[in-house]
Amino acid sequence: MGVDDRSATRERIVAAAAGLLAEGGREAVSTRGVSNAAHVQPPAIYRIFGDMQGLLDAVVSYGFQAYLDKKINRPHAADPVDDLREGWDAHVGFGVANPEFYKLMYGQPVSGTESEAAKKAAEILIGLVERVAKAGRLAVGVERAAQMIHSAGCGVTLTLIGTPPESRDPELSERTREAILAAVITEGPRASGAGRPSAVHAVALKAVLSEAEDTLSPGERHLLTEWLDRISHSW
Amino acid sequence: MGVDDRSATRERIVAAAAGLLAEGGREAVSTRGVSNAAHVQPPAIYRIFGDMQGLLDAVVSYGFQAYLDKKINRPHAADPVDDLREGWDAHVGFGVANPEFYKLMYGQPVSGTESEAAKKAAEILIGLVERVAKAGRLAVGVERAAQMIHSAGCGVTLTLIGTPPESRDPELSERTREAILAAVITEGPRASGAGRPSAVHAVALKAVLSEAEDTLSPGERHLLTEWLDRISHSW
DNA sequence: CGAGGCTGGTATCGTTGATACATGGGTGTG
DNA sequence: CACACCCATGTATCAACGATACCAGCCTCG
Repeated sequence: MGVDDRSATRERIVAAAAGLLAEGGREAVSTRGVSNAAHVQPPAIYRIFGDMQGLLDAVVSYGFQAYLDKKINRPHAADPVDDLREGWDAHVGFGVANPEFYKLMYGQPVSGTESEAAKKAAEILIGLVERVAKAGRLAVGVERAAQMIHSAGCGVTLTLIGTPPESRDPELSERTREAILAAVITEGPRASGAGRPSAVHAVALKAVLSEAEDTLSPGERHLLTEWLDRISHSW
Repeated sequence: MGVDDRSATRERIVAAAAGLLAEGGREAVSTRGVSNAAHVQPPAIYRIFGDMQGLLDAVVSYGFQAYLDKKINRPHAADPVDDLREGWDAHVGFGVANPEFYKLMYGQPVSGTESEAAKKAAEILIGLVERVAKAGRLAVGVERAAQMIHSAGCGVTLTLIGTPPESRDPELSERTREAILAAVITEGPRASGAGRPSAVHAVALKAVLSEAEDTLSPGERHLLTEWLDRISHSW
């Protein structure tokens, strides 16, 4: 009962804070404002969330949840690159639709600190990129490709948020997305138009290396990984 | 005397606030902190800057000034695309070196609002892109290209700021930069590997259209501009 | 049935952004 | 030369903020 009550209170506080954030931005989320909106006492916030930052983290996760669920439960498309495209579009779409949440998540990076929601999103992106790598169509390392995609997508989203809707370039997101994908993805395993074949295969091999658990010892795999990284990074 | 005094006081306040910002982040810039550091009274801040946001804007401009000066006074390279590269690197370099200033400038976009410093930076970028367009090497419209470059550069910078220095991908910036440039720039006026030739020429023509002031009437130029946009956007 | 700890509410602390009010020095006029 | 006016500066203070100490009630367990 106590636990249930607590989690219900927590839910009510987060929902109230999320409402204030969406409506009035970061500065509207104050201890007084939240306690009034959620019909709780100011100290309750600190008991449940530790401090203001804890509440904000929870709010971001809350607002991001629906988006994450959609991303996670989406069935894989035939082409893993299309999955990546859909992931990009979903990301940008969420940011534009929920600018205050987005600015809170990605607008104030603190070196080495990442909100739980951002971590989950990053993991999903890594997963999508890994599927492309396993198909042998990634021209650079998984981590690097994911960071390039995330950086560009994040920048596009913030730019769109900062532009009045009527002034937005409707193709900015798509163009930038394709620019990054073109640099990161090759036509096919054999088509070596972009990316050296050795790099492509090294990346692909690394992505599926975990399947070789019973073939190589941990030490061997570690060394092999280093070599593959060196090959793929050489391009 | 009074004016001089005032501007000197203003300078001292901004410098003190900039020091606090660089050292302790946004939250370190409080009216008390600034007045103590600058040896002025709290109300002086409001008399000079209107409110806290006014002070922060001034601080951002102040911190951005050295960077802007460098960018403006740099001699043009032989290849306008290289100018663009240098501009990108300077932008990212500034952000990584001054993360708190950068987050204040680009991390909290408000639709339709842009700080003076950001406006100046955007103008410089437009200028650089226009030079590329005049050389007939731009595959998309000037505004779109500038927005793509700015978005990606902004995202990369924020990503780097959020990553501990030892974990940063040293090539993230360069790779992303080249990915965007490859999508936006063609090899040469005739090399149509990327971008339809018609689009390339339409963009180049639009960039130099102001030179045709005495050849076309304002109305004619307006209509022609619309057509050129349609052609270049069609790709 | 009583003691102990946990939950929740009240009151309050120090600090923040912002402002009203008084004070003092410089200017212009008689 | 003296007086009055005016503007810039300094003092004191306000409401709201994040955060916390403290007390009262409840449930649990002995």
